[in-house]
Amino acid sequence: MTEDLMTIREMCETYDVTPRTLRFYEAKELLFPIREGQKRLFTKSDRARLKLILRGKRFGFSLEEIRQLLDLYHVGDQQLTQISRTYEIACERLADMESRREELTQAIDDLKEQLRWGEKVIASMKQDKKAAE
Amino acid sequence: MTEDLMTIREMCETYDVTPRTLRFYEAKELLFPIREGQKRLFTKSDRARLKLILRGKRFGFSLEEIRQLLDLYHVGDQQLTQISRTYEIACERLADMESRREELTQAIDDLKEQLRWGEKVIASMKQDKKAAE
DNA sequence: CGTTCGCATTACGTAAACGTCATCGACGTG
DNA sequence: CACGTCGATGACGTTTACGTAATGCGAACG
Repeated sequence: MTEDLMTIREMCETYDVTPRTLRFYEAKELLFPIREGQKRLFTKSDRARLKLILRGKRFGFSLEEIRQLLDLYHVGDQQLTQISRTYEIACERLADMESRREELTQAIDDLKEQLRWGEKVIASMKQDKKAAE
Repeated sequence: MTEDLMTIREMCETYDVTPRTLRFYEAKELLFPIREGQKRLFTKSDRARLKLILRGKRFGFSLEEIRQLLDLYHVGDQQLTQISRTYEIACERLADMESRREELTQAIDDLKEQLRWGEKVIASMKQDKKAAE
């Protein structure tokens, strides 16, 4: 059983990252593995966070931006003003992500069209080649 | 009239980048402004490329990756094998972009749900505050 | 005609996100 | 117990994507 705790090596293999990366994320306060003596033990929460980190990275979010987003997920017992502020940040990020997705959709459509054009070119070149034989 | 040519300054204002950035992109062979004496003059093509560069960046593509994508758009008269290879690369990129969009959609949904939860918390805290007065 | 402006080049600086290397303590094991 | 493996720490290196001077040059302006 996974016993809900994983060593750094297990984490690396599971999520395809290096130990250095995990230690780096801890230093940047993105992960909070518990310590058994010296060693780190990563909890379920850490794994959830890591998944979000890796996902965020693929959209070009910086680690600092990701950290702010992650803070939304732990919340705890803060002040109303604090929570409200966090809420606002999250709303902005959401708007950001939605506009990014639209752009991405646009880019995908552009590229698709370009590819259809490329297919034509390739087809006609093959034709020419055949004709030349 | 724009005369189809823009100075570096005009480019900067239009696309909200610094001169340094434009020169850097030229050095990296992402842009190819023509020269009038010393000065750079950016063509319509440069502007189209710049738009694609800026868009690509927001999705975490590196400048090098973007350069490869841009090469697809100039094509010219190369060999069939070359074009086919380029075509393959573009297909991979497309698949990549589409999977990114799916992930992004997932992330957006997650965040939305989180926000709905946040709204509840805030609402109940306001309630508590009122009750305490 | 000197000076300011815009742009150029050259060169060094920087922040982010790790990689790499050296060294060290804790364990298991043949 | 010598040895190898795993993990920790610290320090320095690296790549990407520009920023920031320092310096120079040609045109325009007062």
